[in-house]
Amino acid sequence: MNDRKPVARFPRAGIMDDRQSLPIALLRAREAVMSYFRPHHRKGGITEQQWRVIRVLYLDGETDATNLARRSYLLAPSLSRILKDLEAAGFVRRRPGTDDSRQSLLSLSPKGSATVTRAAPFLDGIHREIARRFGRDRVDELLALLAELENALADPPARKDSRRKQQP
Amino acid sequence: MNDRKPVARFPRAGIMDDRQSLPIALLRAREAVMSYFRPHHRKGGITEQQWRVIRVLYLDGETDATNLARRSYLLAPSLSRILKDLEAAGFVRRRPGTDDSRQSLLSLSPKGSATVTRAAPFLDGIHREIARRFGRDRVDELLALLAELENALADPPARKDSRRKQQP
DNA sequence: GAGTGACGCTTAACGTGTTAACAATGACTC
DNA sequence: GAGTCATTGTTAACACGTTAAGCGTCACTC
Repeated sequence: MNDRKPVARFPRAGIMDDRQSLPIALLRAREAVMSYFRPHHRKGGITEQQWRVIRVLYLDGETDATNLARRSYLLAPSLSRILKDLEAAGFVRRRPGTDDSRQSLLSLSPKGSATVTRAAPFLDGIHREIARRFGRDRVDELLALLAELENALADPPARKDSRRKQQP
Repeated sequence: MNDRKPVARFPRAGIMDDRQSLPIALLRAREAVMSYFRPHHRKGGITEQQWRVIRVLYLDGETDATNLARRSYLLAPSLSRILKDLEAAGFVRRRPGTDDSRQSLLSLSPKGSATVTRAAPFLDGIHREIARRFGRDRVDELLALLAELENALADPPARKDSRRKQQP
């Protein structure tokens, strides 16, 4: 029986090692980093994504959902659900848009604001611990490379909104 | 009224810029990379995670669920669901473990194997396209930095299985 | 000012991430 | 060989990622 090949014990052409795959390498690195932050968020009773939302609201002040989604790197459907929970929990307030009644204007409640100021030093400490372990210069080097990668890839494989004000 | 601070328009101590946050920078970079791979997987009718599973089965041959989860960077509950779907779709076969009847031994069906060999050249092409845009040397530099970051962080914030055969 | 299309946001549906709990088997002790 | 504990894998529950579709509003045209 030679039409069965149930086991292939070494890489074939096109199947690369984990260490050479950008998607997997980025996944592993992010998991390694998040394992440092996860316990903190968990202790605070909020999720990583909820933190990203209230963090942006703290930095930007009252803003609409579209900007909030863009700034917190969430898709609109995710943000809708998250805002519903954050409102129910009293972290976020919502009022209808003034000039455009399609919009919702979101802002942080005092409770939400307090959450940010309370968490900030801890998160800062985690960042410092990571920099201490990995080397602050290497962190900067990595951040620069990641930004450049993003720029280098920012365009072609037809994403819905990749051609905004870019085609003459 | 000075006890309200509803709006903070510029960064406060501890709230850093996106570009300096490793979690967000890694998230953005991975999203940039995955936007190149997503269309391919979508066209093939499988998810990114399903691909990771059948890829490992192709490389490792028949193996148990624990090893499969570790090698495909999935948590056990996710893998359980994915295997159920892959079995139903005829990509994967399962038989009970021989020496340990708690285990399931998973292997790729001919259909699953064909999926891997069919997809490999395309995925390889995407990797090459990314290397062309970003620079092959920079890809290698980035992969090395990511691996070092993972090593530098691999230990302390108490993950359930971080102390395996490591403490003398 | 009705028609048409774009925009802001939400809901729906499905799959995955994450934690906790569980059932079944194995390993080990006494 | 009953007791105890670890291991294997699953299910449950909740939140998010992703795509598609829907609803209300805006803008613009004729």
